[in-house]
Amino acid sequence: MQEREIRAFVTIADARRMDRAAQQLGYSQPAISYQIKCLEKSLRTKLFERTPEGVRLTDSGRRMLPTAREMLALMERMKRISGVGGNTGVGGNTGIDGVASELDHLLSEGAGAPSSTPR
Amino acid sequence: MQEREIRAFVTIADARRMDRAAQQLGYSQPAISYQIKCLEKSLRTKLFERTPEGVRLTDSGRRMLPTAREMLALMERMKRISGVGGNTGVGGNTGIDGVASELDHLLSEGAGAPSSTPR
DNA sequence: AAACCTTACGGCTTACGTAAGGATA
DNA sequence: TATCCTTACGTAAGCCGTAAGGTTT
Repeated sequence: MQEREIRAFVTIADARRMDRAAQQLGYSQPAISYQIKCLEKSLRTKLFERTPEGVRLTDSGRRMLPTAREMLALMERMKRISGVGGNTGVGGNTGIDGVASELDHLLSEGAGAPSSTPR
Repeated sequence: MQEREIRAFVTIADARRMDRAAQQLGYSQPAISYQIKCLEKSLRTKLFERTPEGVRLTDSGRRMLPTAREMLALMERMKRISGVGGNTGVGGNTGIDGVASELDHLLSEGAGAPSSTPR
């Protein structure tokens, strides 16, 4: 279970289309398909039903979505605590700092998107 | 950020030794060292201080540990909902409730630990 | 044909185990 | 020397983009 898979899951669920989610995340569409396939394999459950208009959550997928969202929030919190969220951090990071902001699920970026962000 | 890295983090923190944690998780000891190194890199923070007797949590590591435990709990819940985590959960186990840390590094199997399956 | 997902394939990257190295006591 | 972590290195597996294939409308 990996961060990018969870993020793909939630993004697809919101967009109801893989190609759009792929675009949002900066991946090719087959890459997103692959990520979901991996997640479905590791959970041994089908998360989406594929339709010609996009995808639709299965019953299992619908049950897991809230947990997936919580997971994303926790990961963001962890990054925020560590100081990763939003700071480029050129060098000399001692790791001892007083980061204690308590924002919530803003700012998904940081180390997420891989490359080629056409905007 | 990957499941195995979080699991390694928590297990090491509990064992206070990498070699023991590696044993518990079914990895070689360098593999665990590598996993933590990856997590530290992705968080841009040192999580442990290495000592000849084992390891000791840094300040950052100590701050992140509770969140890491919650993350593990969420992953276990997700597996449980999907039917991977030992419980088949046919009935109405919807699992929609607040975050609750439960047990941590019990039951790594299912799709997690490589066990004694080298390449 | 258009829209959207999946499969196939080649290539770069990651992850692991074994072996060797380094540091502390 | 004993203990425990890290580095080096070779190999297997993973991940992604491009290209080609399905399926429904």
